[in-house]
Amino acid sequence: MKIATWNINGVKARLDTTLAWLREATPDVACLQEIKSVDEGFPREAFEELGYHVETHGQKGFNGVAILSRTPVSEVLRGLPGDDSDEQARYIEARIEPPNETRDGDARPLRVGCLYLPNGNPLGTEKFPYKLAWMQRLIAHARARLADEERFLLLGDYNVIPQPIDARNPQNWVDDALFQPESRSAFRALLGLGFTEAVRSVNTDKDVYTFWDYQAGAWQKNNGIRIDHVLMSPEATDGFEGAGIDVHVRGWEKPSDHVPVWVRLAA
DNA sequence: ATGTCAGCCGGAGGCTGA
Repeated sequence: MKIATWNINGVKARLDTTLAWLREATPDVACLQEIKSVDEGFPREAFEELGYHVETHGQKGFNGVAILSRTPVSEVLRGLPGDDSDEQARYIEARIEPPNETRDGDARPLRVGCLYLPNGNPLGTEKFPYKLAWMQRLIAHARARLADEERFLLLGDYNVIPQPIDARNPQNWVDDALFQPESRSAFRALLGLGFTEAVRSVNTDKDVYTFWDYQAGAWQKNNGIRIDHVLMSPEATDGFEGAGIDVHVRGWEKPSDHVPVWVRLAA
């Protein structure tokens, strides 16, 4: 099965683009970030017409995440545990039912965590400590999930450039929250819990990016960064069949500044 | 590292967040 993540930068502004990509890429599960919509305003019927079950965790104006799944989902979790006072809609998780053809077989549960990690800019404001605290909550939650020894994917817009190779011009990012040593260290700590990062496990090339700024001709110059990631638990990695980035989508009309990233797992 | 975009409020365009 194919599971994808995409920061669409607004579901209303990006509805046609998102639907076109779903028709082309036909993921079984799609995790969306920055829907920028409340749950009641999410155009769920448009996705249901394509055969998806829809779960959202939205808020007004900013942030917001959603999971689309061809099969039913259960055990939906909205919000990252660990801070009841956090009002930003940045995490949704669900258990994905196996496809029909394996439902009577030995398919193990698949759980998917869809995240929109705080950007953290500008440095020197409360935004950066919020990012780091959020990452610590994510690490705590991921540790608990890994202890369940299930197939588990943690995917989304991490707003972290893991390594210098993940930016066309790393020197441009040294004063940015996405490339701070603390951000990179927390991402490494998350990986170190036992995850495999899907794209780098199959592609160690340079110039592998998932985001190009709208400004300054970043796309035309391929001045990109790699900040959207798919992390796989050991049990998910056992069935890992491949990963990719739908770079061409950045060249479409009315693009998001991010592009989809996907993995394929044995059903 | 700015040649932009989305959404809010409110009814134009400035502000915020990215």
